[in-house]
This record gives sequence, structure tokens and C-alpha cells, in this order.
Amino acid sequence: MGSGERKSAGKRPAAPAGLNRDVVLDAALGLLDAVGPDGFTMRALARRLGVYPTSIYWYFPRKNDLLAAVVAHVLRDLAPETDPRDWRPFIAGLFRRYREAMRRHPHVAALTGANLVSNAAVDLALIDGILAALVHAGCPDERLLAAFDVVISSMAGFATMEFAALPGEDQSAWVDDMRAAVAAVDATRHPHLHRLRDRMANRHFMLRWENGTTVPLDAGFDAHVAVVIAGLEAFMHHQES
Amino acid sequence: MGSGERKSAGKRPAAPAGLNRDVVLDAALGLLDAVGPDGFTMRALARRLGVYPTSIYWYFPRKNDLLAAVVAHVLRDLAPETDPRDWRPFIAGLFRRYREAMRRHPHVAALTGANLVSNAAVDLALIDGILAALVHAGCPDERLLAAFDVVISSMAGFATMEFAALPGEDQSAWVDDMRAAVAAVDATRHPHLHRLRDRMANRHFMLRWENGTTVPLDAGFDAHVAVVIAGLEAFMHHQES
DNA sequence: ACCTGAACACCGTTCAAGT
DNA sequence: ACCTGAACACCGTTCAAGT
Repeated sequence: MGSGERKSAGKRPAAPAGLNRDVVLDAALGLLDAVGPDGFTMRALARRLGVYPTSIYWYFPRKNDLLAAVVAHVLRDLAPETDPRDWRPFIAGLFRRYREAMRRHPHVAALTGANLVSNAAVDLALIDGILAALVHAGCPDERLLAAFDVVISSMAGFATMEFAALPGEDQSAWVDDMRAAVAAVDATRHPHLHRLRDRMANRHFMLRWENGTTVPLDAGFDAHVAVVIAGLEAFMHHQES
Repeated sequence: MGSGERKSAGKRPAAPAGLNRDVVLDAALGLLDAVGPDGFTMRALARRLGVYPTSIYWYFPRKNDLLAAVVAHVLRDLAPETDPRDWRPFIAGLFRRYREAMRRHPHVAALTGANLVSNAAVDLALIDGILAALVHAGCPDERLLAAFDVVISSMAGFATMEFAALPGEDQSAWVDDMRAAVAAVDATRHPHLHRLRDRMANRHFMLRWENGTTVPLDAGFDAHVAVVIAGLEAFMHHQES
């Protein structure tokens, strides 16, 4: 379901500048990995390709279409090889593969999840695979699609947050603020946080100043997979409405 | 832990243009609600305030600082009134309140989750409350912080995706593409999706062309809350490592 | 079919200057 | 302390023109 597609199925007479859809796409992913969403510019991409900025518009009519294609490229082949009929390994493998894709290209985390366009990225085979897994897990039909939504949002939610973008380059000030706030936690007002603040500082959500590229949340991720699978089991097989 | 703070605790002699931090913040949230992140411009905000664009920089040194403050403002007072010792209603209420905040200001969904800066937004009381809830649920100490990460990412993940931003204003083309793709699902290659495609079209993740503001995912959200709570229960009390 | 080149209507941010 | 006003170095996108 790609947008910005060219139909020309005819012979291509070796374009003068050697540009084509895949070349632009590869360069775009390289640029995004290198500079992040803020630095990702049509003009910077053109510089990288050695062409005029407007040349890119022949292949992608808008910057958003190009970014959507990049997301689609990164998220291709997410479905695990395991048989969906063995639903637990299938779901766990899916989550793991999604996370690995985000780890390889952390800057796309900001473009997924919070953007509906990226939905067009994911292939129908993956959707069918998840539905198959849930059906074989014994999910009743009237809960199937709710369970599906839980799987999708859980798959994307954790990794999106783990690799959340850092603020601009003047990090130092905000890092100092974070450190100070964590160090100054009041023992009587926030006793639990006070007790755990050294273990939590920069290692858990809401108290980090680095993201998953430098400080992975492995324990949290494993817990997340276990929680979703155990919770789905209960949700699918619990009696009452 | 706000950034871009002014220290001047002294008397303020009624600024000529009537500008101050709260006025700017309110106008910023109003502008964001009205036009979304793409239209959110320092110059547009200045127009709305009747001042020069550069005036805003007196209160917020960078656009990012202003956006972080807007996120912080929207996410204030998330902690439910219920006692964290009753951990299930506490977690469920927390998720519900987070979702309601996103529903009130859907455009901030794109700014949370995928952005580390927004972390500075959330107050320490909320973190302490979640930790208290998990401790009173009987979570063993060595699993406490992993469970905490599951709670945070689950709280933010679903709502962020439910209110994910739509593409630009030329929706029609991409909506037609989505409709066509859903209608053309192959019955033999994707049997489950084929069977469910009418029920899923525009109503579930990955197959939507509208977001939660017009098509809420109520069933999915309720399932998500149930799954996380039941899954946490299992994770916290399961014996083996 | 594919790319150049100029041009339009914008941006965020800096900085000196005013009051 | 707070705001104006000009200026800098950029943007995405359009459109006519070339080959």
C-alpha cells in the first residue's frame, strides 16, 4: 500500500543522475540514522545524493511520503519464522524483532507509533499472523480484535519509548536538572522513590537522560513481554464479560 | 524540574505587552490544539499573542523548551485520588486519566512517548505512587523496577498510538489507498484478515485512516488495562526467575 | 522520463537597540 | 526587565525550462 508510487513499467533509459526510488530511500535512511529527524532535510538529502533538492520530488511527492517509505522499509519482515499456532513464541518473537528494528534505527522510533502514516508501512502478512496466533490461542471471537489492539500497541509502545529521542544538543543543562531532581527527592514525601532513586537514575522511564541506544532496558522489556503474554492468556480465557 | 525557568522572584512591574510565562503557555497549548505540531510555529504563536516572535524567547529560550512545558502542563495531576495500596484501581485509574488527557489534547500525543524531554514533565509524586502501588501489590524488590517500566510504557503506549497524528491535509489519496488495500485482502494468503477486514477497517490499529478523536478504541483500551493488570499480577507472583 | 535552476513563502534563532 | 526590529541562515515546495 505504498504511496508516492510511479507507474512507469516501461524501460528506463539509465537516468542521467543515476537516481531511482531505492537509491533515494537508502540515502534517506542513512541520513536519518546520521542526523535524526530534526536534521533530516530534503536539501541535506539532496546534498548527500549530489543532486538538486527538487530532483527528489520526482520519486517522492512530499517529504512525509519519503519518511513513510523509510519507516516501511525499516519495519519490513517483522513476522517471526515460528508458526503462529505456537502463539507464545510468536508474540515474544514479534516483540523482540520490532525492538531490534528500532535498535538498529533508533531515530525512526519517533516516526512510528505517534504517526498514523506509518500504519501503511506494516504488511498484511503480519496482521494475519497476529490474528492467527490469537485464534490458535483460543481467543473468543468477540475479544479477538481488542486483543489484537493490545498486541499492536504493546509491540510498538515499549520500543518507541525505550528509544525516545533526546533533546537538542545542549543536553548538559537538562541533564544537570534531571540529576539534581533525582538527588533531591524528599524522603518523607516520596519514600519509595527516595529509597530507589540511585537504582532508577538514568536506568528507568521518566528518570532517564539517555535512551535505549546507550542504556538498554532489557529487564523492563523482558518483563513487558511476560506481562502481555500472561495478561492476554487471562483476558482471552476469563469467563465473565 | 522545569527548564527555561526565570529566577526573578522580585516584584514584576506589569510588563508593557502583558506577556508572562503562563500567558505564553496557554496560548501555546491553544495553538497546538488548533493547528497541530506541523503548524505550531513561534511566529504563529507570536501572531496569536500580538507580539514579535522574538518576545517569546524571553520566557522560553528554545521552541523545544516551550513544547516540553506544554506537555508538562497537559500531563499534570495524573495520579488518581484512590489509595495506591489498592493497586488495581490505582493503575486502572492512572491509565484512564492519561488517556483522557490525550483525548483532550490529541496533538500532544505526538510529543510524548517518542520524546525524552517529556520525561521531565511528569511529577515525582506520580512515580512514587506507582512504586507504592506495586510494593503494596506484593511485588518482590528485584522485579519492582522492571514492573515500573511496564506500567509507564503501557500507560503511554496505548494512548499515544490511539491518538497518533494523521498525515497532511491531502488525506484523500492515502485514505483511498487504505480502503483499497483492505478491500483487496487475499482470502487464501490472509484468511483471518480476510474474514475480519470489514470489522477491522478504520476501527483497529494498522488499518485506520482516522484516529481516536473520531474513532475511539474503547474495547481495545479496556482490554489493554485488563491485560496489563492481570499480567503484572502473574509477573509479580510467579515463582521461577 | 528525469533533472536543473530560479523563485516563493516561509522557518528558528541571534543580536543590538529601545524603554 | 521586557520587548522591538532587523537580519542570518536556513526550510519545503512550485513551476518553467532543459535534455
